[in-house]
Amino acid sequence: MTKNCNFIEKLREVGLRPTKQRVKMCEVLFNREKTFHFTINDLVKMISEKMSEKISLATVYNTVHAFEKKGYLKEISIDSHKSYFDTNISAHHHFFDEDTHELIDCDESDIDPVNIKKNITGKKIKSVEILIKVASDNQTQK
Amino acid sequence: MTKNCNFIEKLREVGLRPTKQRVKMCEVLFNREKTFHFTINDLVKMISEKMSEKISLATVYNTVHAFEKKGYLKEISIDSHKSYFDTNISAHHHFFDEDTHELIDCDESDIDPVNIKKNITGKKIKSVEILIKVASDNQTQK
DNA sequence: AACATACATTATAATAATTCTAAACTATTG
DNA sequence: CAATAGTTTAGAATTATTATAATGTATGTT
Repeated sequence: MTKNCNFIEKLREVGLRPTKQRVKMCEVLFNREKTFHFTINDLVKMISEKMSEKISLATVYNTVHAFEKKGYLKEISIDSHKSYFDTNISAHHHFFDEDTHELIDCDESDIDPVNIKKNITGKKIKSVEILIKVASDNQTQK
Repeated sequence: MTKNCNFIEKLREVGLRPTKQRVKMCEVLFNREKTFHFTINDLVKMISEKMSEKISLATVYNTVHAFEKKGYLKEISIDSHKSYFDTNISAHHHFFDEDTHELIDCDESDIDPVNIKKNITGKKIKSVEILIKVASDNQTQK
């Protein structure tokens, strides 16, 4: 697998040693065409399925957060009960399907740029995020 | 206090019995000019200060969620660690000050309406929320 | 290749936020 | 004012996350 070399490089860039747990994590996270949204729990399950050995929760938390800090993952907050992470780190917005609890990326072309006319004195805008909650018609709003 | 009568009515509308704990909660929540943002913890503290008797955490959680369900409060998700609630239940957006952890309402006039060109088949848009994170210039992005 | 060392992993304990439970209490209705 | 249906409460249970400390491992040096 030439892919693994990329992952090892990536880990090095981030300042993490390429251990087998971390390389496996990278495979799950970054070895895909499409953007990938997940919770820590999802991730632990997926890694466990892909690996004969066990991976500890703590390792997953630590490594995910290390990636987040360095900008390889983005956290998306939908409600107070769930942290979603996103492998698409460009500035973009989301749909959240309340029926399936699925997160869907918006393309840049899906939403016109937001025009903010107010600013807080002495403060800089760090990010602008739009979350569009959707549900099937018969569903009541949360 | 004529105000308390309103709160008793309000509680009745929501289908809750107007007990003294709940009336006190209403005073803290709704007896103000300006929008009010709070976490459950903030709220418990504020109520305790206003009341000689203790109020239990469980009661605050239950009542806040009852109000939320009925649309008298709105939950705002900033990060996975904190639930903020908002007494301003109209559709509106927020600034979040990463330095002070303060939530600030946007007026309707502060942000142009969002134009969404994509839609998810079979799904209806339930809400559109913009969160603008700000911090002082020397602060690094979270 | 073996070593030393710094960094990782792990299971488990600790913490924090929230929800559940069951017993005691209270507003409401008749 | 008594019966009852709904409330409050303290504390236990649960869940997500973080910290800890002992053990294990990747890495650069030799």
